[in-house]
Amino acid sequence: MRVSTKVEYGLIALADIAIYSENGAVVPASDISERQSISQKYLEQILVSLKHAELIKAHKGSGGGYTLTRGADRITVYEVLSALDDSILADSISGDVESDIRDQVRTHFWERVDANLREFAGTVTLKDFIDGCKSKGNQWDMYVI
Amino acid sequence: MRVSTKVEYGLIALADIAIYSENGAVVPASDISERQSISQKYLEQILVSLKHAELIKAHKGSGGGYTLTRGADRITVYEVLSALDDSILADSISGDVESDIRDQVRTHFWERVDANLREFAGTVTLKDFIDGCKSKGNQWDMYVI
DNA sequence: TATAAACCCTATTGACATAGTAGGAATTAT
DNA sequence: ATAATTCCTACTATGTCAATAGGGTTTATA
Repeated sequence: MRVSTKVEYGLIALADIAIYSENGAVVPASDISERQSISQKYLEQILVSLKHAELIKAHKGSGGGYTLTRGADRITVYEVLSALDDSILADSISGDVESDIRDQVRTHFWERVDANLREFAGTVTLKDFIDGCKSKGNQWDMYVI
Repeated sequence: MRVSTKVEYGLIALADIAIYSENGAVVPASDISERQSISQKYLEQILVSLKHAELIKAHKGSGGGYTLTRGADRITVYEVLSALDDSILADSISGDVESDIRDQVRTHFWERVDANLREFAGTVTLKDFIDGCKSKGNQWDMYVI
């Protein structure tokens, strides 16, 4: 079991945007790419997905970039997972029911795993990460002008 | 995010062994393979892993097979995950700390995901699956002689 | 209007893990 | 002895993920 780097990069990018847009600025992908050492082209794809999920808003053209659509305390990890990761539930419908045990393990197990993940991930927000950074003694004012 | 078929097959195989050994019999891999439509050779590899994790006991030689080392109510999904799946925690140590946000997302996120998974999976046992099958109205006596 | 800066879309590649195949060695009941 | 079974190792094919690449579209600004 493994969570894709897409999700990790997505969380990092969102946190970056949250922090560097606190003063009302828009945050271009190139800045995130440099600061977080993520391939810019790859990052762009991820940002498009996050935009489709309406977690960020894109500002096109020169001087453009991204901003959050809501406060960081109202963006949950679950939403990020949904936007960037193929859900666990995707497969659970497919496949013939060949044996009762097989069916039971499938539905029973997946349903509970998904419900658990949903509940857990829904309680963690972007703000948790940001607060975590700040409490480590970093001063973002150094970077945010 | 996806759970490997190894884990699914492992759970199915364990449930199968639990049910078909209720009368004291040992359950050979070939039987499980046929009943559950799992490639026998692949299944054998999985069973070896489950044996190393001491969830099942192997009885070699003619007339041999597998039995559980404990009651189905004392084998948790977490143990099966540990035995068959590379843990989420495996990667969390590796990788340079390049930015504070990156580090925060990594540690904060992984730790909580793992703790949550551990807690959840530790509460689900093999017995839950088996009870689920039985309550669906199946009569295992039909098969267990 | 020209230009540059940015977002956006699609296709392709390389690396790697998973799922499965294969052959045979070791063990044991009958 | 023989047949049934577990156990060990190596190999292969397939698919997904991460990343690369190129170019199209939009927009602020001079």
